[in-house]
Amino acid sequence: MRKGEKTRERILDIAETSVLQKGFGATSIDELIAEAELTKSGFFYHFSDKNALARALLQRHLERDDEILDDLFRRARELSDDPLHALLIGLKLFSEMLGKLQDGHPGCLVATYCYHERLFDREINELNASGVQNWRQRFVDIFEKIHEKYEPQDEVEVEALADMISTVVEGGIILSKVLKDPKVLADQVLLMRSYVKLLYQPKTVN
Amino acid sequence: MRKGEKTRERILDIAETSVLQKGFGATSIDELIAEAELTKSGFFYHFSDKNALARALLQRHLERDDEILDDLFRRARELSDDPLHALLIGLKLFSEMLGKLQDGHPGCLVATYCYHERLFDREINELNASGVQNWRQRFVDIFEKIHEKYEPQDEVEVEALADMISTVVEGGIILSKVLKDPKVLADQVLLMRSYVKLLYQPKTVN
DNA sequence: CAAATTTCTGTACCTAGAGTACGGTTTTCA
DNA sequence: TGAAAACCGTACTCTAGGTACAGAAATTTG
Repeated sequence: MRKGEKTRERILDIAETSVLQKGFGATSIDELIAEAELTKSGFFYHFSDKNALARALLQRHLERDDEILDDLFRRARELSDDPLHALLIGLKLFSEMLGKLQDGHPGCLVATYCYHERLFDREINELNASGVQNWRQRFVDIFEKIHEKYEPQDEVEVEALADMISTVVEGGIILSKVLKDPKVLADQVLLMRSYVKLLYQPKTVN
Repeated sequence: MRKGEKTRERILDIAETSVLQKGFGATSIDELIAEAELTKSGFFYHFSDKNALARALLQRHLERDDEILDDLFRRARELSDDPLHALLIGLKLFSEMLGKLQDGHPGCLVATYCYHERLFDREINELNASGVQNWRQRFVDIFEKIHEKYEPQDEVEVEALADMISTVVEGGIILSKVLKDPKVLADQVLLMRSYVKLLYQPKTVN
């Protein structure tokens, strides 16, 4: 039972890299099993078909992503009781983490899958949407706590504000990947942070 | 010479839709020629191979995109001589345009191609990067003019600021597509606009 | 209108990869 | 040690990318 898990993870690792670099349609099973040193029968023992692989890939990706964000913003809350300051610290930590990635961010499966929607069944597309809604809820919770203490300098919906973090990360990953410059992504998160700062900063005398 | 162009455009139209919905690897030539009512020989008369199709697709996409942005911000400049106000108007127009798209934004080839990099030759990847740098230059020009008249409320690099527009659009497209909600993209552009507003707003008494 | 050019069609063929089926073998673990 | 888990080998089907080439039909141009 344990060895099977190991092989399964190895396949998923190789598949994730390939999918992020070539797209799902161009990721061949033959190539995966060659790199995983496995036979085709071995592959189909773990995944009934390519769709099952896609589902497992996304599930694992969303779980890991959740863990990273949990950990990050938990650490941020430990550094400040104030919800606004905690978010600002969290975004700073996030930016630093992204900037430190050698070879840049490998990419996000949610983004790839959204550009493959006609390839997957409804279940996978719904899983993908639930991932985005999960991000939204996470940040809505944070912004609602901030709104209890601070008044925004502009009319904004909390949901749009929450989505902006996901937006900036997804968009930043794309720009960083295309330009082959990890700094772009880190800078974009800092700009998002700058917006949050200005938005909740009390008006001051010039 | 004119009929060939028409067929070529028809192929590109069908291919673009397919690539944005299923990815490049899963877009089959057989399917394209079936929908375009053409034979395989006819396809290869226009494109030497799939890579040539990819290149033509991206070229056309970038040209069209450029025209749309040229037109949009030209109209915005006609409505205000002030560079800041012109940008704010342009972003408003942009948001409205994106919100009006029935069925939502079809997607951006730059984003898709970035998640297919290993599939394409260097030329295509460089073309993709030049597209992003083109956007950067466009908005850097705008922000530099703004900086001549206004002082930002936070330390920001013009390049990062310029990139933020592309970032928000690319990220917004993804969230909108995944959630099947065109409003998300329009709202994200408005939030970007809100940031620009706050960033250059002179400090006022509370 | 006729010639030249462009724009395709038809056929035949090669190769790789997705996926199925299934019997057998080895490895792992309780 | 024995059952279950984790594979291997083989053989086959089908779809798709891509090549090659001969020629037909449509279109444009002189």
